[in-house]
Amino acid sequence: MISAETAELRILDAAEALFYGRGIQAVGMDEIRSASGVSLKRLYRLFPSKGDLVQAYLRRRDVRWRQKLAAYADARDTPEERILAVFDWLHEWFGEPEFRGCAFSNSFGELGATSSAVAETARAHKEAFVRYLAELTAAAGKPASLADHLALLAEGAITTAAITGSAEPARRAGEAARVLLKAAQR
Amino acid sequence: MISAETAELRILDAAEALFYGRGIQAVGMDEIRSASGVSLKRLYRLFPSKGDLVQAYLRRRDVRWRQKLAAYADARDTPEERILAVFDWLHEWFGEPEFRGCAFSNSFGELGATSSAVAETARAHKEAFVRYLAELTAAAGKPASLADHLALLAEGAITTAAITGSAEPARRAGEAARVLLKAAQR
DNA sequence: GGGTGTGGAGAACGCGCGTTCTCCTCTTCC
DNA sequence: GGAAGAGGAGAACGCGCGTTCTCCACACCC
Repeated sequence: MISAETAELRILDAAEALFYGRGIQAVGMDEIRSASGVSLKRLYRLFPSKGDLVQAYLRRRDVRWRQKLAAYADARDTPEERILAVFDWLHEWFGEPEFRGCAFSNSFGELGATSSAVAETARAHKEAFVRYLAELTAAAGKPASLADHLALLAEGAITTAAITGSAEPARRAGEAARVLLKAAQR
Repeated sequence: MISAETAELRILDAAEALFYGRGIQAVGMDEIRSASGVSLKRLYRLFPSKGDLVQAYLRRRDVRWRQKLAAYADARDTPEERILAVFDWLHEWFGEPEFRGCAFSNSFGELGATSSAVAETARAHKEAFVRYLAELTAAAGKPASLADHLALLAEGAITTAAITGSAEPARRAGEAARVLLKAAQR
């Protein structure tokens, strides 16, 4: 018998792959059961409803996504380089075969009007992202408005990359970010 | 008895309000019947499946959206003003009470992985938008790359406005667009 | 060893939805 | 007036899904 922690991990891994890859409403609980190998009974003990599982999926993805981004960008030497590294990281992400856009924008589009929990989680994710960019721009001695502008570029790149199926938008956004960065008074 | 054209209009109006406002999978055909006042039988004669209705909804919205944008921007006097007017128009759009983000990004997030027709329609919409921006930047004697950068800003503004529920992202995107416009060599 | 309980497999239930069918009404043409 | 057909209302059907329940196997404790 596998431990409760392992079961939870397996469920979340399966849920993330399926929800992100095909959309939340397109995936049934039975499919998560087969993919995770955890029985429905146990699944429902750990996550009392599909909504709870969706929330857990989104929350874990939020944390991991921002951690990966920060780990990548913070490795650069200067504040300016860290800012531009965000767009390099996006380019890597867009190149992953499973890439299908922003999980939060996607679930917001799908369920935001129906579920206030999903809407709130998406809002919190975007807010945390722009907060991180604001840290980077502040460290570079740039105004906070630059962080908003960069966030819009990144957001647009994610959506465009998803819909066009190309990683190029990350490069285009990086070019624009470089211009804005240079133009921003310090 | 109402004419076939009127019935089609009523159906498309109801479908647009419901699909856009609540998401495609969250709206049943019965609801479109009640909202449009057109019987199911007739509905299915005009649109043989829900998928056909979704495609008709998206195609009509694509044309109308771009027409409204162009009508607004083309009224400005100079090429530069027309470019910046795009972001003013976004601000007006974001302020509408029914605004809930980009219908195409939303349906792509919801059904893009399942329905290649929806994915293709979303791609075509985004492509047409960037083509329009390219016309504007070309008329201003700016490079085509500027159009890509502006498109990313606009795209990001739409998503951010939807998720945060604020019209401000249009202003922020307009600020960044002004900087990019000034910096672009003519 | 026998009771007790935990867990797995999957059937069952209830509901909603896309789609089709039935029945009735009204109009139109001879 | 009556036959015929079109159209509307909504019931019916089939299916999928979220959730719960049943039945059985197996481990653990006295």
